[in-house]
Amino acid sequence: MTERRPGEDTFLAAYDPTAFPPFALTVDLAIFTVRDGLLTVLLVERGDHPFKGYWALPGGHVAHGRESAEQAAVRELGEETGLDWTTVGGHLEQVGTYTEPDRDPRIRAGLHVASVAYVALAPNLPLPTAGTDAARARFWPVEDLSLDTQRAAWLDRQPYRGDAPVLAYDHALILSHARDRIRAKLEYTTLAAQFVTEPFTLADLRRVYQAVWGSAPDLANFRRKVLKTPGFVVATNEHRAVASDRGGAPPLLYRRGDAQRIDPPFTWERE
Amino acid sequence: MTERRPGEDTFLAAYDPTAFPPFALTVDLAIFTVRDGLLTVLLVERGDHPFKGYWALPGGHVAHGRESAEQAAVRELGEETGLDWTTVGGHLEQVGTYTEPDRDPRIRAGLHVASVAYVALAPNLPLPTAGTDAARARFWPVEDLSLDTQRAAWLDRQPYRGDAPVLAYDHALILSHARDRIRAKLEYTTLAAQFVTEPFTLADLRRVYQAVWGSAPDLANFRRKVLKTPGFVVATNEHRAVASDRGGAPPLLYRRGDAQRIDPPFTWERE
DNA sequence: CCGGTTATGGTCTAACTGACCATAACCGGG
DNA sequence: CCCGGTTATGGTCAGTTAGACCATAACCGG
Repeated sequence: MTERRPGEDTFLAAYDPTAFPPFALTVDLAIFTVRDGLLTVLLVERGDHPFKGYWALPGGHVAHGRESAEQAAVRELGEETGLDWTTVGGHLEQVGTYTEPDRDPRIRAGLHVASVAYVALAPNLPLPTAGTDAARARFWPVEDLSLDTQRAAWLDRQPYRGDAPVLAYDHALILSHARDRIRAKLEYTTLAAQFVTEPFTLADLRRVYQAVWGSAPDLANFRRKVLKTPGFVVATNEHRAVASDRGGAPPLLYRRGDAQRIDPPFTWERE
Repeated sequence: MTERRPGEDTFLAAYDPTAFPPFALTVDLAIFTVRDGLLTVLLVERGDHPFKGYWALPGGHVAHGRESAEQAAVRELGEETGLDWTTVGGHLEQVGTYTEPDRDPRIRAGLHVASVAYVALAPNLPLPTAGTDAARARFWPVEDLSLDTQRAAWLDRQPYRGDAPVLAYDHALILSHARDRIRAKLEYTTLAAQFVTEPFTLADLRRVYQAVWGSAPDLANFRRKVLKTPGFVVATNEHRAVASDRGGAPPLLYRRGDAQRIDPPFTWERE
């Protein structure tokens, strides 16, 4: 998109880029992974103002004129997880953009901060080493954050409510949107396979639904649906050795297929 | 979100808002309506650089510190259509944010422009009077814009290809995403009812699917599904008078129900 | 009254879901 | 080496739904 249009060069030569008050553009990341059967999200503890001492979604500023928000998200993803996201091949998707003037207190210093939120997910991410600009980082089970009541907790002006963190900025809202997006997409896409390491069993895959939704379809019916959806999973010819304390028949192992959508979508009874 | 956090006041007093290079934040609107059985979108012809003489999605700058992108979208919607959107009650939804540095040529003058795209839809919008900052405005059938090949047309540096406009900026991309969003939502939400004026017939409602998708379910099966989805439509006890040149039985009239989702979703054969 | 047109309800079959069962395969322990 | 516990896997069966299609009713203008 770098081609000139007739008359644009003279226009640009006289253009004053300070004619509009400046915005700051940041990205925020909701990085999900499943650990011990629970949906967890990476949070970092802020070392600086604003919201010093609060936990927040990782993120940072978009480099002006040099990258898009998505490129910034990939860059931050690498900095926060220590992984090259392009080689990890995990899922990355824009959730939405948050622009309320008072969502960042720096509006009182004249800075209007807009943030583009992304959701990323990958299997078995390593425990993060402290990020470049974050004091601490860890994965929190999403259900422990009680996102629905964070607004009330916010008003207490305390960074914790009991053991659970009160998220900085509007990150509780962003995170609830990100989780809702993931939930919805499990129903009609093959996204669940992005949460498990290859090779995986169908029970592993079903546990993703259990973690994200709190319930999952009947195992036998789940298998039937997954196996008859072309390209959802591809069978290997190997079985996983069964752990000595588990018992049971050794399950067949699968890999991710190339299908993107489940049509018709998954439906099952949620309690 | 205006409460102070401990220590923030001293931080803000010393904060330099010019520490980061400035972005501009705009909104772009894809305003859809169905006219004569075709999905159409409102475009405006730009009167100024950049892209003077090109057709573009309506939009404008977010007022710094005084409004959110969504509020700016509602404001622009009023300016472009002459309607108070809060009273119209039409659907408005964020599609995504576009931040490629070179999506706006003003990057060459040092201005990085990020744009939040929204999709709006309403029935039977009046033909627009010329907007405040647009030379001309009209609804274009989306299929005439051949969005898939706009990229090639873009390189010709001409504002038209045949009779069809070549859209400014990355608006062809935005528009294709907006259309895809609408298409997808027709399947699992009751959004189609937002496209018809009340009261409407089930054939009217089916014509929305025909316009947006190019095909629609069998009429009898369509009726069965709509009527057994609780809250999709509510029947009145009146029938529409049949036009003198049409013939046929007078159809029963319906109004929008309060249901939001169609579960399980609509599916039908597309050619 | 008639042919054309639309609305509306119905039938029939194939496919799918949810619930559930049976068996096989593997474990460690008696 | 059999046994109960556990998991994997394939199957059954009834109820529901979608797709294709038909029949009839209701209205038009001629």
